[in-house]
Amino acid sequence: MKSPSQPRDRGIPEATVARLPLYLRALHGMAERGVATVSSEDLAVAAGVNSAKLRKDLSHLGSYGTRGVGYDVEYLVYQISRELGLTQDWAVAIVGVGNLGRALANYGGFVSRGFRVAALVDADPEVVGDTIAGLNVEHIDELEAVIKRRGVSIVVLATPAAAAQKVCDRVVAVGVTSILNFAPVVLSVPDSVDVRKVDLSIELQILAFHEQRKAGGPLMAVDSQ
Amino acid sequence: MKSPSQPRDRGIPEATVARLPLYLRALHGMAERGVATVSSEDLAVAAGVNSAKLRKDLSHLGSYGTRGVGYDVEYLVYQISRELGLTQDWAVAIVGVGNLGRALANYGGFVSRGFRVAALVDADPEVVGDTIAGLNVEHIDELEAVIKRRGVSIVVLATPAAAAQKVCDRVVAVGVTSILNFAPVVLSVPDSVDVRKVDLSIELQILAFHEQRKAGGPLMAVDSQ
DNA sequence: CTGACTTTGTGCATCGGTTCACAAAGGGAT
DNA sequence: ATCCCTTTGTGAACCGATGCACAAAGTCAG
Repeated sequence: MKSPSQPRDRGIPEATVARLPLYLRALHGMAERGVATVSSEDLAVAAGVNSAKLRKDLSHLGSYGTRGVGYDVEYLVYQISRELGLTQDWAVAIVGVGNLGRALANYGGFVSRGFRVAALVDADPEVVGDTIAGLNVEHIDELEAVIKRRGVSIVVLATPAAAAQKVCDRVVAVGVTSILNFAPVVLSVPDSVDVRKVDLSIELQILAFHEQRKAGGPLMAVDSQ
Repeated sequence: MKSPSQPRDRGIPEATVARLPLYLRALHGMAERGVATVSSEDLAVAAGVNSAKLRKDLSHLGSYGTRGVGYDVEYLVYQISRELGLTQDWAVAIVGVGNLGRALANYGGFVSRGFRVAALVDADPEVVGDTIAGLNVEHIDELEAVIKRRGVSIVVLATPAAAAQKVCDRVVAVGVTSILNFAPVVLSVPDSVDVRKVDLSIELQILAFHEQRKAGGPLMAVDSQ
């Protein structure tokens, strides 16, 4: 009828991809606590989503559940890890070793799952040569060489805003196609390159918007003229 | 038919709210460069969005453009700032002064627009009493007192995962309703509380997913049958 | 004052994502 | 082996967001 374990759509919705790491984290926690099997309902609660959504998400990977029972935790961890590409090892370079870059270099959460900080790069002669998180900080002139030598495939940009686009262009030129950008600028890149953006200030502004509504909402409707 | 400057929907789509800070940043750049007026097309390019989307977003705030001309930069900055609640000053507390908390405390982008880091709190006696970014680090036991005394309305959680929920419960209990969470856990809060989540590890995992597709994509499509 | 030109604001079709609700599938008890 | 109970996987309705395309509204030149 149908092949048992290979419905591989190869077209997983973006929204689903964004939630898989969430499920994975919840599953890791369960595995550590010795849970062998979990229902969509329980896993959904642990991940903070609706259970129907969870089932639909997982169904995009294949039919890995057992009706009447649930999902095997170990097996699901493996399948999601594989789908996300975490069964291989990713070399990450962090460019910009200011406060944020330093924090990222020391952040345990990176290393924990398939990611390895393989290089630190900065332009400031003051920090070049320093050892941070066990890594030597290299000079920005060496950027291309370092990326090639270490097999870096993901670059984290933690530079000042003014420098980000230039660094971005250079890493794209040597073939990097995945960038995590912390600099508050809109990077322009070819379509083939993925950029994900994390902007702390934007998150705060969104919170402020809602906070304002809660606080003075109905009162403040004082439109001047 | 319609009042000239009060289409205030008081129901701005979430997706729009998330983009307003982006427009605001682009507009600030333009204002600095002395640009007086900007078309939706130009602003859209600067913000990296579609111009129709930009116009629809702005139309939710009111009719602030002039047909045939565009938008007045200064005026639009003011309107967006007001809508986002940035015309007032927000006191932010950072709980957890590890690598990340420290980086956040020193991060200029916070202060730049209406946000003021008003308190740093940690549990580690080693760092309590230290001065970071000009602020004294206070003990976690003082959490509630500090929040009240300093009028904190937004809390940034940069604690270890294990401590996040407990701290969260405490700040919610003293009336905080806006939380920016960096800890890799799903916080459980009442509906009235807004939580935004930033998870660096999740961003990397999403990148890895796409990177894997690009790399082995066409090859790995070994769908049976 | 008129007419050509520019740019906004929005109706409408479309799309992706969410949620409900249920039939199909499997386990376990008797 | 049969029946009941649990839980998955998914069809279908719904909902919000996106983007096209254009009429309405305004500017500016002559």
